[in-house]
Amino acid sequence: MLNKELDLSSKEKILNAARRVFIRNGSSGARMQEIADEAGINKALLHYYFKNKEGLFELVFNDAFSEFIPKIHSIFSGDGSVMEKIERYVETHLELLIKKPDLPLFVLNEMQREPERFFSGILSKMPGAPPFEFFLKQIEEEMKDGKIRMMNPRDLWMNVMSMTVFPFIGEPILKKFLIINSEEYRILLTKRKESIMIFIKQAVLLPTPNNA
Amino acid sequence: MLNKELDLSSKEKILNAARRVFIRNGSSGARMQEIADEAGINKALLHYYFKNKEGLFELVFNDAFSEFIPKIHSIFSGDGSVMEKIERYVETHLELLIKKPDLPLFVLNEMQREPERFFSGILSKMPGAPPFEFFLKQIEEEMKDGKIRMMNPRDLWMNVMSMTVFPFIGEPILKKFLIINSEEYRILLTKRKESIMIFIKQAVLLPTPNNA
DNA sequence: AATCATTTTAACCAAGTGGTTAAAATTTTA
DNA sequence: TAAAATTTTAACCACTTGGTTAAAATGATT
Repeated sequence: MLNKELDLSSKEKILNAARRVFIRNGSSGARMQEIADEAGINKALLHYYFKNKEGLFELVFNDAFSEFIPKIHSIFSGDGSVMEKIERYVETHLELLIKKPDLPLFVLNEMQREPERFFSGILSKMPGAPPFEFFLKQIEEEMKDGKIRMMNPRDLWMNVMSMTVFPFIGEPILKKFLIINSEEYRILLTKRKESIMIFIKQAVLLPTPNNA
Repeated sequence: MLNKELDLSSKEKILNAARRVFIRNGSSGARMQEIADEAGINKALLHYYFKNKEGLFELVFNDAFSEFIPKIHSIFSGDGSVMEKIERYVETHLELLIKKPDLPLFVLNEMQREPERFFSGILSKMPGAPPFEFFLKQIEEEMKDGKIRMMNPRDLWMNVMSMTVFPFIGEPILKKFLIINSEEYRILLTKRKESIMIFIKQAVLLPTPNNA
């Protein structure tokens, strides 16, 4: 248990501990005893509040999206140009990832292990129809209008999401390749938004024609 | 056991089965019985050839790099411009990933879980000193020479690796976002090399000054 | 036919797993 | 202080885990 959690309710302490242990060891590797230890309580109390490991996992897993999904939805169904939406996405996701850097590996793991569970959970949290189709069409239109370079819109999104998320998954190998320590890596991540946006704009933005 | 493995030796059948099961379930989730079943043999024979789960895992894990590491090393320590090296890296890595799409999630998982094991294994396979420092300096020089745009060389590499690897890790979420099925996703991946290279060149390549 | 390596069968073990329970102890609330 | 909610202790269970073993069966080599 972390010091700052001393005054939390046992329920919250358990949930926080469970998240850490699940992320650290995966769903199979996580031990109920370890969660109890990490929460600073005992195994009996664990079952006093939560019925079993599966249920606990479900809560932790869905909680990972409770903050993220609504924000994403509002960004892509709202107003704004393609580049503005991309910028707001990169900013929003990076902010979350810097706070919880262990999340994506954990999520992508369980997502690949049991995709159906994920999508039944994630879709129920969506306030309406997914706004991705609308966004893909918006990209195509801006291409026709000559605002951004012609390319497969799906490749564009792949690149955006890859550059945003991967640094939080591949930290060990990237640190090795870039020959930097954890502190330097952290600094790199804080400057990541600007770096990504410049890269993307350079790659896809066309100069606005001068109609003056 | 897969049909085409019928005539392999038991040792090989076990190793192949172990790789699949380890990738599917993670190191904790993998069961010796499941490996035996998948290999089409029994648990006793498993211990006849391999001493324990840990040893089996070590073999499978290190095997994942035996093909990759030497190629990477030769690319980045060899001749060629920055862009040529990037192109050869993207090509090489994509080729491997398309053959073994489950590998990166598995590897990055265990890498984050036990980084020291990974690097003690990976470094021993390196034919010499890692060529990454040389490559980073080469990037800086080409920037000074005005061949490629000024930016943090580490951000450049982060972007290259992210765009190459992430699509194989985030397939479930990307398929959802891009509103395509597995078949369409596979096709997207086969065209990925060109897409990535155009994107990168557009982002960082400066026009060669005409000295004629 | 005899020898050797390979493979199977079918047990077994100690240790750990998730899960449960009853009772007592403690803290909070009324 | 009495009642209620929370937490601990300590035991227990059925089941699965990785790992081992002895014996028989099978196959290949000579």
